[in-house]
Order: sequence, then C-alpha cells, then structure tokens
Amino acid sequence: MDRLMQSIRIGINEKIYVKDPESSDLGKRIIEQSILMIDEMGFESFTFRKLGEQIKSNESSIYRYFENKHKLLLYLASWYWGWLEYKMVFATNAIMDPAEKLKKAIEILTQTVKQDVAFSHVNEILLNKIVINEYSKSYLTKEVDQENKEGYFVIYKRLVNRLHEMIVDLDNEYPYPSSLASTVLEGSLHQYFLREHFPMLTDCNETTTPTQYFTDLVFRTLNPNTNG
Amino acid sequence: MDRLMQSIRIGINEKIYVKDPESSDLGKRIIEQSILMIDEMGFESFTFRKLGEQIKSNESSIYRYFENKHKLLLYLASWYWGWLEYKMVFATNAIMDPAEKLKKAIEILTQTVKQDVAFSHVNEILLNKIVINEYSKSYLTKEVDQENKEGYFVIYKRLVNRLHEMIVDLDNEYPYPSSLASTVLEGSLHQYFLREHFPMLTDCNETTTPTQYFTDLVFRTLNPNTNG
DNA sequence: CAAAAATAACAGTATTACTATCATATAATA
DNA sequence: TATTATATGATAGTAATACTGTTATTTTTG
Repeated sequence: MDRLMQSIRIGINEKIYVKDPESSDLGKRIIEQSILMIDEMGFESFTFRKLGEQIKSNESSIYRYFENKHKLLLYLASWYWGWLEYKMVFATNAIMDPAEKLKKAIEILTQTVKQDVAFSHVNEILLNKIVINEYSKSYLTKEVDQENKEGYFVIYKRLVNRLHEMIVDLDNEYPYPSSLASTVLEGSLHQYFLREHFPMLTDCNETTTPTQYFTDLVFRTLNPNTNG
Repeated sequence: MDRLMQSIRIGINEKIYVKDPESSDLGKRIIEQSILMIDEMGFESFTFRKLGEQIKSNESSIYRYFENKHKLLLYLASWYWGWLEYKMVFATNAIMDPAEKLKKAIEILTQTVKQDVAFSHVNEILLNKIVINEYSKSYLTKEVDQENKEGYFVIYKRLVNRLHEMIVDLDNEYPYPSSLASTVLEGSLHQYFLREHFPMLTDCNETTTPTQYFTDLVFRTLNPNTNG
C-alpha cells in the first residue's frame, strides 16, 4: 500500500461529527487516543471526561467534535469499513476471473489486520479489535432506523453490496447472495471474537483462520456459472 | 408441547441471580415486566427504577433479585437459550437419520418464535426479539472471560455444541463443525435483525426465511458420510 | 401468636452525560 | 500592526443513573 495512500482520505458522512476531526490537531488526537482508550477499557467505561484528561484537553472541547461517544463509535467504525473497502477494491480491481476475485475479496475482508503506515494517527490493529468488540453496539439500538436513514451506515452497506455483487458474478443462480455476503462480514468478526473468548465454539485458532473457514464455506456453497 | 411442559423449569446458573426470581411472585413480575420494558424501550434506556415504578415495587427490592441489569439480561438470555435447547432436543431426539436430525435442529433454532403457553409469565415472542437486539451486548464486554469462567454462558455453549455434534454425525470430515454451528446460531439472529432494519443486506423477507437460507447453506456445505 | 423473612419507603452518593458561561490563546485579515 | 474571529480551556451546574444503606411495614412460617 505504501506512499500512494498517504493522501487518501476516508470520506465519512458529515452528519456523524460536529466538526471534522481530520481538520485539526486536537481532532486527530481525539481519534488517536480514543482508539487506544476504547481498546483498553472497553466502550462502556470510556467517557469524554476520561478522554479529555488523557489528551490534556477539555471535555467540552471534545463535544465540539462529537455529540456523544456513540457518534464517535460510528465515526471510528465508518473509518474502519472505508479503509477496508479501499483495500479490497484496490486488491481485487485488476482481477478478471470471478472466482479469483471473490477469493481475494474474502481474504482481505476476513484476514487479521496489520498496521497500515498510511494513516499515522489511526492504529488499524486496535481499530480492528474495537470493531470486533464494539461494532454491534453501534447498530443494536432503538435509533438504528433513524440513523440508517441519515446515512450513518452507508460505507458498511456498500461493502456488503460489493461482496454481494462478486458472489452474483460467480454464481448468478445462488438464491441468497446478500445473506451470504452479510454472513461473511459479520461472521468474520464473530469468529475472531470466539477465538479469543470462546475457543470451544470455533475451529479458528493459531493454525486455522477465519479466512480459511469462510473461503471454504463460500466456495462449497457456490456453483460457478458455466456460461463463460 | 402443551401440558407436558407445564412443570419443566429452565435450570439457570445460580450465580446469575441473587435470589431466584422463580421463587416468588415479585420475582416473576420482575421477569415478566422487564421483558415487556426492554423490548419496548431497549436495553440502554431500561432501568431498575423504571421497572420498579412499572411493577409498583421498589427499586431496592429488585436489587435483591439481580445485582444489576446486565445480570438480568444474562438471566433472560440463559432462559431463552435453555428453552430453545429444550425444544430442539425434544424435536430431534427421536430422529435417527443424521441429515433429517440436523435439518430439524436448524429449523427449530432459526425459525420465528411462536408463543409457548407452557411458561405463563415469559413472553417468548418478545424474548426472542430481545435476544435478537440485545444478546450480543451480554458478551461484548470486558468482563466476558470472568463471567464465562463463572458459567454464565453454559447453556448457549451447550446448544452450539449440540449442533456441532449433529454436523459431525452427518459429515465427520468437514473441517469446521464448531464454526459452522456458531455461525448458524449467531447468523440467524443477525439475519432477523437485518430483515428488520437493513433489508438490502439480506435475502430474508416475508417469503424467504433465515431457516431456508441456513438449511441450504449447511446442506450445500456438508458431504454426508458414506460409511452408513 | 411470635419470630423471621420479604418488601417498601426513603435518603444518600459517586459518576455520567451532558449544557452553559466566560476567559484566553491563536490565527486570519484589514 | 491592530482588530477580530475562531478554537480551545477552565469552571460550574443539572438531571439522570446505578447503585448502597437504613428503617418501617407487611407477609410468611414454625
């Protein structure tokens, strides 16, 4: 990925934030340190007051960037999915063969995250851990329909849709391409969680990866089109 | 199911509660009304104070049954999984053919819940909705390992394991039976959620059910044993 | 009927999730 | 360079939450 991505920015719905955290030093510190703190203490224990102390800024200053910590989580999640989407599109763009293309996409979407030097103030490894542990909480709310309407989940939906399209390209007779796509994305987070906390409920471990499991699952399930 | 189950009790880990809510009228009202309220207002807005008002009892009296609302959620979830487990074992017990048995199990575990007259103070339809919308929050916490050690998730784990065994019985060469089992259970909740809030991300709707999707997925994936 | 147990009523505390006001530092511009 | 926006910091305040504690009253049980 290297230098090429230095100037790439993840485009996030402007309604999620009050002031763009990318637009100032304080904003970047909010993002950087909130990632460290949410990973460390979990989303429920994390507060703007504590974040203020950590970055030696003021609680009320943080509120000028995000209405509340829920919106901050939506921001971090959108950033993460946007970043993954970029990596996936980049990696699969040149592949013509539908099977190879889908295989690569699943690989990118389900593999363990490695640090990406392109975005200095975002720790992608920790962000991936946060998404595994906290993403569900961002949509399992009473406000989900309203927030969905306002476009807070567009990036994630677009990503599922891209996978959906690749599935259809490989097998246009498979009746559940959307469900399979959402299962891979959500299920991947879940398998990582189980590996960490409920190893009896998964076959994923040091030697077997969620990528192997889902690649196998998808390719057992689909029957490639025969009409060239 | 009918009368036979009138006397069946779901055995829940005693550490989850301070005092068994099944042991008194107040306890049963706590369960009954908390299900209605959590469904109605969502888990974050639900408080013991509000529950106290609703059941015309005292906040501090509720604390004599459950340490906090997190424990109450663990209780409700355990009850739900225990109930489902019972239904599944009951329905599959007599089936000898591994394929038929697994098919029936997936059907029970992923189908829409209908009211069960056997447990008068528990509304299973609402409880199912609560599990869809809130169950993840019960384990996506920093305390999950400690609570797992204390056995708060045994029923769920046992259920996944039962499904795992049925998968192995049908295809003992399939390399990911645990992951497939956990994917079916967790994925089913997720597909129901998507159907309700993100219909673009699923193929499940009025005519297509999560049961059809997962039955198809599992049977495309497995290759039945040939050695009788 | 007495004693024990359960429940209710009420008060109190630390923390959370904000909102509001005002002071000060920094940057933009006239 | 002086003026003036704008961003940030410091401080205070509020309603609600998530409890704990004490005492009074009711209910159950032996």
